[in-house]
Formats: sequence, C-alpha cells, structure tokens
Amino acid sequence: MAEPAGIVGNPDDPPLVRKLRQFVTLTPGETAALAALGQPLRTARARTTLLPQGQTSGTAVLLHDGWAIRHRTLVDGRRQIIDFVVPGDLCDPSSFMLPHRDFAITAVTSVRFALVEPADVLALLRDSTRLGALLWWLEAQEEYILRAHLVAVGRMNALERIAYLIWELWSRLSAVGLAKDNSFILPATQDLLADATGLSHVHVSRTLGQMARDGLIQRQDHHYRLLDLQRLMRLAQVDRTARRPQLPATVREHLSQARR
Amino acid sequence: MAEPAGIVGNPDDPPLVRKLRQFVTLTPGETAALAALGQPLRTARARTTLLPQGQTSGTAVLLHDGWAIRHRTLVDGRRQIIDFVVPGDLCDPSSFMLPHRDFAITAVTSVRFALVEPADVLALLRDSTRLGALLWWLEAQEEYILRAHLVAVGRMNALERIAYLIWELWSRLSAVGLAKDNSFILPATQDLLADATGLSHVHVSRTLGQMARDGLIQRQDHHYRLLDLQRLMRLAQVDRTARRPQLPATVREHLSQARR
DNA sequence: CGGACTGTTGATCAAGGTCAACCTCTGTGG
DNA sequence: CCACAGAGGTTGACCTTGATCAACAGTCCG
Repeated sequence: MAEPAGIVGNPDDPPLVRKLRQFVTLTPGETAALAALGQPLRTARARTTLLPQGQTSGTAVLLHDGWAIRHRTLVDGRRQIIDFVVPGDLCDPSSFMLPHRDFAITAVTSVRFALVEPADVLALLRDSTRLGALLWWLEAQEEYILRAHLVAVGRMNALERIAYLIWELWSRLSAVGLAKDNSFILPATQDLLADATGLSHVHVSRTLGQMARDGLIQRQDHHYRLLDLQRLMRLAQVDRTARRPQLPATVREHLSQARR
Repeated sequence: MAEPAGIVGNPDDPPLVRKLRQFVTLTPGETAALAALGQPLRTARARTTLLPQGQTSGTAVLLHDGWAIRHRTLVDGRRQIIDFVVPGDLCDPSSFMLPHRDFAITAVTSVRFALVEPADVLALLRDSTRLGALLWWLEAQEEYILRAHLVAVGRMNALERIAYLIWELWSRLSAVGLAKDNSFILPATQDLLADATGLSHVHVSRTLGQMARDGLIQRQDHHYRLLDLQRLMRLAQVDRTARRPQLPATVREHLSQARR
C-alpha cells in the first residue's frame, strides 16, 4: 500500500483511530470503542464556539475535520491561544477531570466533530487499561506541545516564535498526512497567529514578510511552504528532544501485556 | 483532629498520599502501592540537577521535601522555567510516555525525592484503574497550571505576571498545608522568578518593589505575605475557573465503581 | 579580608506595541 | 453592474514596556 509516511489503515476510519494505528495494533473491540466515541458527528461553521470558557461541564471535543483553537480570553479582551486543534485531536481527554473549563474551543474553519462525555471516556478507562494508556500518551503529547509553546512565548523573540509555530504546525500535520512536500495550508488569520505567539498582528505581518524575504518560507493566501527547513528548525531551536511522536519501547511492551 | 483546611491523614504518610487523601479514600493496598513508589528516598543539595534535559530515559521524580523546578535551557543560555515543583508533586507521571525528556529537573533547595521508573507506574496502571484515574487527574492539574502559565506569559504585563505567579504558588502551597495565614516561603532567587515569568531579573526586582510599595505584598528574605488577596487575584485575573483543585463528581462516582 | 551571590537602583536602548492610513479581495444590496 | 462595507493584510510613524549595562550595597562564607 502506497501511503504517506506513517499513515496506515483504512481512510474511512475516524482520524483518531488512524492516528493511534500508526503506533499500535488495535483490536476490533478497541477500534469499535474508539469509533463510538466519535458519534454522533456534528458540524459547525467557522468562528463558532464549540465549547465556551468557564463552563462547569466536562464535555470534551473530538475533532474529525477542519481546524479549531483552544484559547483563553482575559476580561479586557486580550486573548491567548493555548494551541491549535487538528483532525484526530481529542481535545482534551482530561478536561472533565477538572471542575471548570479554563479555556474555550472555537472553530477556525468549518469543522466536523463529536462531543465526548466524561462517562464515555471513564467507561473506556474502566474496560481497557490499554486504551487508558494510549489516551494518557496522547495527553502527554499535548502537554509536551504546551511546554514547548511556553518556552517559545517566554524566551524567544518574534522571529523565533513564529518559526517555532510554523514548524510545530507543519510537523503535526505531517504526522497525520496533511502536509505534502514541505508545504501545508494554515487556515488562520494573522490575528490568530498573533494570539498564539503573544505578539501583535502587525508584528506578525512584518515578521512573516521578513521570513519570506529571507527565503525561509513562501506563502500565498494561507498556503505555506518551508523553503529552508534546517534554518527554520535552528531558529526554533528544535532538536532531537522535539520530534515526531513515538511510543517508547517500555510502553509498547506494557501494552502487549495488558488485558485487552 | 485540628488540621489545616483540607489536610487530612497521618503526617508520616508520604506527601503524595496525603495529597490524594484530601480527595478520595484510599484502600490500604493503594496506600502501600503509592508509598512503594516513593522508595528509595534520595537526597540532593540545592542547585543539583536531578534529571538532565535531552535524556532518553523516562524516569520521573516524586518530590517529598523541598522545592525544585522543571526548566528548559536554550542553546544560548536563555532559560524558561516550566513550573515549580513542590512536595507531593509527581513530576511528571507522563514523562516516560515520551522518548526524550524536553526539560531538566533541578533542585532549588535541598530536596528529598524518589526516582520513579516507568515499570512501576505502568504496573500501577495495570493493577488499579482507580489509581490510574487519580494519576490522570494529577496530570490534568499539571496541564491546567501550564495553560494558565502560558496565558500569563503570553498576554500579561510584568505586574500581572508576577501577581499571577505569586498567587499560583501561594494557592498550591495552601492546598498542601504549606502556607499559613496568607504568607509563605518562596525559596527562589529573583533570577528564578524572572525565568519563570519571561522577564529580566532587574525588572522582577523593580516590579516586586512596586508591589510592596503599593501594599499588595510584604516580603523579607524569601518570606512573602499577601496583603491584599482580592487585588492580587484581580490583577492576575484569577476567577472561578482558577481555583483550588477539586475532584469532579463524575470522577468521584467512577472511582467508587471501579475495581480496587 | 576578599570574593561570590543576591538584590536594588539609575541610565540608556531596542523590540515590539499602538495608531493610522491604505490596499486588495469578497460579498452584498441597490 | 456598480457602490459600498467589512475583513484581512501591509506599511509607516511614533511610543512604551521592559531589556541591557553598570554601579553599588548587604550577606554569607571560606
């Protein structure tokens, strides 16, 4: 089967299943349980808020299609984007572990998604420690991205932050087969990039222009192409500690021993 | 028993057990399993690196006593503190879910701690979905703190960031009984506060001075007292979505049904 | 006594924010 | 078919926040 690197399995499977299958063989029961999480499928238009901030309920969102953001808005309107949500992201499995949601989830493009209730995930945990470990692993990846984001926003300048953001998104999309040939579609306004990086939209515009003039990237509309991946990664200080997700051997062993 | 609010149980129990007992009743078996995680107890002097950055192993740290930081250092020496680690923190249970550690753990004071091996935690997960859910909940809290930290660093000014940091630390220490009467000991140099907030140590000094002059806080050496908690929380934009940790009812129910 | 470490304060500087003008593109209603 | 409005983006002018550099003071410790 000729598939994009790392992508295995039936394209009719929901993106979460396809994502996990890259790393582990799922039993039919597990596949069914995961697929059931994604029902019923809902749709929303761009800019719709899927889940508001400050709500007490613990519903999570499983994104099938499109882009969304997790963000927090301060009382005076300043906004920080926590991260971007792309297809296959369960966003976030642990949210119902806390009494209040401290952020909102908003669609960037039109999206297809499912609402996941706490009981569904808790039942999954109770019935399969294997799936529990996998969900935990997804959670660990999310936290990993969050840490890198914090480092970028806290200690990097505008050029480095934007280089990092572009690399991160390219890298995440590559991992699910949504980036071809060093280029990808980033359906976010510069306003959104600003809120993600902690900059102003004006400065994002200037910096992107600079990057294009320097031959780092090329862009038209929302299509970005990475012209010099090495330099981009050096700018973003991406090293061997920041790579495509990978299931550690110890966890792989554990999964093969666990009851299914 | 007259105990500080929220603190229950035998002071001889390891701090992780005491922390969890605030929220759930542990069986003797669970207590023993958790206590076993904390063995053997090691000690390290201030400024010692407990676990370096970039290592491939997945060992985690369970802190019993003292303060530590999780931080990432860039190639040119710029450093971002991810968060502070206080007694009872399992830091972090998910680290062995990723192939490389992207941050270092360094003692701030002299510390007592245990190294936790992946196999130990994975065995815990396999044997008790209850403990698995609790560990996941701790993880969710960690991520919650991380998100708030990102918002502060990305979208708040120096005064607000430092107000937030002080509130966060006070609030976490209160939750484990280490802050009495609106005051606490913060054994961090201003250099560390700078690396946590993404500021320079000079500006941290100025801002802390300002806060003291404004009657927000009082400090001598590393002893901080919050003089106007309301104003501090307003500055830090701490609202009902940012409160003392709490186990949601759905999770509590789940735990009571799960096999022990 | 001298040096290292921490914190404070002043002087100067620069990265990036703010404000504003303007341009293009797209959709809309007369 | 055109006028207009609104969103997104770019660029210039100016300003503010906080960084940098430097001097100095207090404390601890060999």
